[in-house]
Amino acid sequence: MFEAENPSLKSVPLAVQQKHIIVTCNYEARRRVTGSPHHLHCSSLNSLISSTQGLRKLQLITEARKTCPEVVIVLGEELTRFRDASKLLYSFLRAFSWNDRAERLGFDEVSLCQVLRHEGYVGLIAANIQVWMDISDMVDYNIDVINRSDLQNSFFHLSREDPTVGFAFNATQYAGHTFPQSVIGDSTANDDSSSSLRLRLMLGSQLALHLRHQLEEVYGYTSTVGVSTSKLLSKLVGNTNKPRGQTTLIPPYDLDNTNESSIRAFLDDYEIGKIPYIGHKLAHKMREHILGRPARCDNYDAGFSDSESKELVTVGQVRQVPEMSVEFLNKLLVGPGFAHDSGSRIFALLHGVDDSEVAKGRNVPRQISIEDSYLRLDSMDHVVKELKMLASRLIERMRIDLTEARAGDEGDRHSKDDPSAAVRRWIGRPESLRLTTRPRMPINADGTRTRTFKRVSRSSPIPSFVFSLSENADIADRLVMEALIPLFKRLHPERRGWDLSLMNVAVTNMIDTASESKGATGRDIESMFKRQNTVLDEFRVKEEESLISTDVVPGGKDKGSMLEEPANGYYEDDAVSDASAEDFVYWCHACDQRMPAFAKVAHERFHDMSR
DNA sequence: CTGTTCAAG
DNA sequence: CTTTCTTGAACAG
Repeated sequence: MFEAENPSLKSVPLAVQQKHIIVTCNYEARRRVTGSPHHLHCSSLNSLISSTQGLRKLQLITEARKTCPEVVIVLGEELTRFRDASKLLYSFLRAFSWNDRAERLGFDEVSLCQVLRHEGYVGLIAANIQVWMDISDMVDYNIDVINRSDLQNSFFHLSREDPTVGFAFNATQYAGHTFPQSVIGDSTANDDSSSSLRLRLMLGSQLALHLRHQLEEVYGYTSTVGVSTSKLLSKLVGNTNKPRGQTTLIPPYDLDNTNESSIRAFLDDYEIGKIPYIGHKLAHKMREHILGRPARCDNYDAGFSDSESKELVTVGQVRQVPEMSVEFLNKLLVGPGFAHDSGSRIFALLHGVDDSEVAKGRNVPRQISIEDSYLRLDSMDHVVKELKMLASRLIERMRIDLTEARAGDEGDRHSKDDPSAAVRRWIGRPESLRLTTRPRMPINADGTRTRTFKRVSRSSPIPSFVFSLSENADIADRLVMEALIPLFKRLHPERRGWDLSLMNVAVTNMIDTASESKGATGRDIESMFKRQNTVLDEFRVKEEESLISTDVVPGGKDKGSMLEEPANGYYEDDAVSDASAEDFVYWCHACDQRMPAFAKVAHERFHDMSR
């Protein structure tokens, strides 16, 4: 992102700092090797790695400066710019999709990834975000309409409606790199399914190249892409030509154990922990079992053991253990937190099989959380102060990510992007509030402290005043007093003796109010309309209640109460918490009815239906 | 629905 | 001070 804003930075080693560590860095910084040769002789695994590989993620700043004194360090505590850049790129890519299968993975990274399905997927990678895209339908369509007698001069259609939208390309070759580098079994594998897959992948790679060009032309972001038939394969193959390159995994894809499969060859040399969905817990269990019993040097960090030590365990090794079977893995991979189907899932992954779907794009996130870590947090005063900070930032995030400028009044440019403007409507409503802490362990007998990263949390229904669009600080303070402190006391009833290394406050259990309105079927609309009068009464009652007790009220559990489904919530500023001012905020001029704002969309739909 | 664990970046 | 700040999915009870 910094590079995109200032291209000259690409040649200087750049790192982003959060607290006392490097949280991410650019390729230049990762490439840098230290000039002092004695580092290479150092016996410490740690400094050996850092001296041979340049900067890493999660490296201490002190160590980073040692390995690369000329590194430019920028502060990265403020994540809004990253989020903005991420959102921009994501929505740009998503707009190309026909089926809206565009899944975002992370946003603070320097690479992105996309997918095509065998009868299925393609992949792509860019800057700042990782995204998978299922472009099967686009590939299908273009294969249907392609002119097979003149493949060199093909045209890729980016729109089904407008045949002029698209780009010219050569459908007889892959764009970018391939893996393996040269085509295997060129003459042998000319059977129908293999050659049709070849063509599909070629189209996928050409689309990927087009998207990468666009990303660079329009936003100045370089990108890296992997093209294959699943999320697993496209992501892995995308890593092979790392900065600013794209790679397509080419057939034969034979998954049956016979034959040479480029998938098998590609997968078998991977360290087990580098396979997506195999994190340090699963990797550890498998290493343990194939290395005989002991798993040394583990320290639950895949980053260490995979590099050069003898602990390197590959996919091939695991796959070839004699007892290998789904049942075997199911027995091996049990424990709290492991999915019930871990065994079969991992078995499939080891064989290059991943049938998980690319998730549909979302307009609202599932949850929003804000957290901060502390060297020392052991007094109630301090906790309250920090909770206010967190709550305020959370409210800000909610307004950015869960509201949009209200349609209709386009004239007011100011309110368009101002998240605190009164003229906004909520497109998502969280129903729960959660407070998480990470208590520091008490001091051991020998003076050391056993490090733990265990978190504990408590949650409660969210008070409705957080949806008011009045002054942020007011709402934040109230949220702390009426909801967060009670949660805190549930977590830590003792008034003293604790010391927290982290606090996180989150809104969860998100209701997507925008697509919720679409969910209502036509037949239901009329009954909804008939029900309106009773609903309106409830609305008034509930609002009065909410004025009196807005704190953690377990009473609001009755299903069907209006507070639970203000689906299409239009909220005038303060309309919720100050219901007395204006009980009915929408006035339908067609039938001269007044109603609460959240009823507006459904009501309009009612009129649409009867036309 | 609540609280925890794993995974990813 | 070998861990920052998130998000999403899944499980048990």
